[in-house]
Amino acid sequence: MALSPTEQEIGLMRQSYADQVYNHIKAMILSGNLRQGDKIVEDKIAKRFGVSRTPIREALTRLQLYGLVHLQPRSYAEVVTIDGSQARDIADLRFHLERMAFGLLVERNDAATIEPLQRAAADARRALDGGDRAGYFEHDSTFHIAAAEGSGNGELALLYRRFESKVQLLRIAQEVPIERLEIYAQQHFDLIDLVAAGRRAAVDELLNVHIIHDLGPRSAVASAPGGYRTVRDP
Amino acid sequence: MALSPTEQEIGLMRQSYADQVYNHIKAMILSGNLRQGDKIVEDKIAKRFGVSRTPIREALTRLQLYGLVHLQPRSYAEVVTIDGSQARDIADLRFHLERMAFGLLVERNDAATIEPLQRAAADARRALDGGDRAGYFEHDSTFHIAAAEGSGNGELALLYRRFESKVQLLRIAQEVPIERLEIYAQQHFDLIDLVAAGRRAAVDELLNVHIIHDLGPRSAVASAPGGYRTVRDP
DNA sequence: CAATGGTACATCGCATACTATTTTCGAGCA
DNA sequence: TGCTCGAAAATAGTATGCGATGTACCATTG
Repeated sequence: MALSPTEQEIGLMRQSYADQVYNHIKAMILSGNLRQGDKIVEDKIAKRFGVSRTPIREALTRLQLYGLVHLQPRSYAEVVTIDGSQARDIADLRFHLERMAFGLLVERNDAATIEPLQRAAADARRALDGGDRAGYFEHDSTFHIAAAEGSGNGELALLYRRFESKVQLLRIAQEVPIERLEIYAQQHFDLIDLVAAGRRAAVDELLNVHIIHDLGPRSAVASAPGGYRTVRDP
Repeated sequence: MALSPTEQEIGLMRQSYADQVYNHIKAMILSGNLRQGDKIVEDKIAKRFGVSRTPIREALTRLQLYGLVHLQPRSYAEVVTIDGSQARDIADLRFHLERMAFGLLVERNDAATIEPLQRAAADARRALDGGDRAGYFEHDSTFHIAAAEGSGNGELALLYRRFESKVQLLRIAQEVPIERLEIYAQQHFDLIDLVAAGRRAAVDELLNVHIIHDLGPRSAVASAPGGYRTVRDP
């Protein structure tokens, strides 16, 4: 893995090889560099990174538990493939997790807590304007993770972080058209506004739209009076 | 790890050592055989099981990702400790996951789907009557996992399965008095009845009581008219 | 030509050994 | 007595090798 001399010299906490490999493979999957169903062979990766198979195996074990690769015992590993049914399940589950997170955000009603959301939403907006699709996805992730973190429930944040990698995988597989991303980017700001306004029912409704979108809703939230309809009119 | 001769002879798919060790350590933690904060040393376990450290490390990696042990890099591992704040977070998160699961169960309204719940509830009841506390916990787990499985959302089932081990850990740490377990056991049947009756709001309310109980509610469900009050009166 | 069987190859599971880091603990010192 | 320092022990991280198991492909047969 060829540590840079500086890294070795200053002896700064270097990540373990397993960590580095884990991050690298994860990035390859989530950037589309490794596609769904692609074969992953320990030995190949080990040689590619210049390390032994041991840290590779650990990284793959973790990737499996995060739902990004499928380990076939005694055989090789593959990047997981997500079919339509799973896609709906993931979206549905994600909706419920985020509803919990945003519900807690509304309860807290703390400006400092939603500040990271604002930054992420703005970053996403900028990335999209610059035509940086990958950048948009990254900030989109950051936005929703920030919501989970800001909920004040550490376990939710933990769970969501793990789950989120699968959501990212789904995102790149879906090849959402750019016009829809524009809508998403705007909805992030709308969500923030609704949270700040304490309009919980409206937040739920918008979340449903934002997450389930065109996958065919399963857990539609009943439209409440005063729900989400137009933006920025508290 | 001393496979029994039969296992070797018939050559039936034996679990990997890592699997066996994983299951064993998990059982030790969830049975209270290993307590919160207990030190876990790879070499010790390896010798105890008569295998090398390699499969042990894999098992520990998995246990970490399931939230049961804390791996300190370069140092030793510990069984995780859950403080009061985390306990509330876990209960709160669990409530939301189960609300989703039971909501889907109500929607499906399928007798065959809730049959496993019924069995688990009955088993739990029996275990409790026999004074088998550990047995009760196991069937309690089975009940709630069956709900997640029966929801029809595979991703929810997956996520819940993982999360559930932490719930179990919490349960044994809490040392809930037996009288309360009696109440829980009854509530399982009540939940089934309410699901069968399609009384979604009442299910939510009972779930809140069942899960959050005396941890100090954070996400109380607003009492709806016709909510959960008395049992078995649809 | 399809199905079956077998053989070579690919790949993983685990053991062993070595290295790097952290922890422990006691000796010396203020 | 309490503290600092340092050496020894404890422990995890990684490399390497071998055996076991799965996979792919080709020959043989019906």
